[in-house]
Amino acid sequence: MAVKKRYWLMKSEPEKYPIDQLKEDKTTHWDGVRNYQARNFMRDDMKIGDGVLFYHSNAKPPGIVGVAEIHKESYPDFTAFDPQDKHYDPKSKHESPTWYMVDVKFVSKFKEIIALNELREMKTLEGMELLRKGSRLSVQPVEKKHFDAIVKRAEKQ
DNA sequence: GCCAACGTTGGC
DNA sequence: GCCAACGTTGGC
Repeated sequence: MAVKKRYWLMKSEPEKYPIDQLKEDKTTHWDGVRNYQARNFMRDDMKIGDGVLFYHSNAKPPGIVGVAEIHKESYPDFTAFDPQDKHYDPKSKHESPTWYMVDVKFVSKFKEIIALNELREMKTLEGMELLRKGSRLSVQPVEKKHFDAIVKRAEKQ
C-alpha cells in the first residue's frame, strides 16, 4: 500500500553544494546534518519519492532554486565516523549511529531563484516553517499546499 | 561583520 | 532539572 507522499525543504549553501552540482551528479547523499530534529525527519519520515524543495542558504539572495526527490531512505551518515571529516562526531558508533542521511535525486532547476523576500510576499505561503522568524532547521517538512504554490510560481517564470 | 534565535554543554 | 555560557545558523 502506497504511503502518502510527503514534502520537504532542504537547505544547502551554494558554496558547498549548489543545485547545479546536484544536476550534474543526478543523485547525492545528504551528509553533515547534525541537528536532532532534522535527523529525525530524515531517519524516520522521509520515503522514496517524497518531494524536496532545494534551498540555497547563506546565498545572495537566499531562496528556493529547484526541486529534488528522496532517492534512498535513511542510512548511517558515514562522515560522522571519519576523524578527518569536518562533521566527525566521536559519539556516533558504527553499531549505534547517531547521525543519518538520505540520498536525494535531481528533479528540476527553476529558471530563476525564488528569493526569500519573494517567498515572504506570497500570501499562499502563510504559516510556512521557513518563513517563521528564527527558523533555522536545515531539513524541514513542507505542507503540500505550500510545495504546490512554489512549484506553480516557478512555472510562471 | 553583526546579531537574533536557537541548540548544546556542563556545573551545580 | 535548572540555567549560564558557549557555539551555530543564517539573514541582513
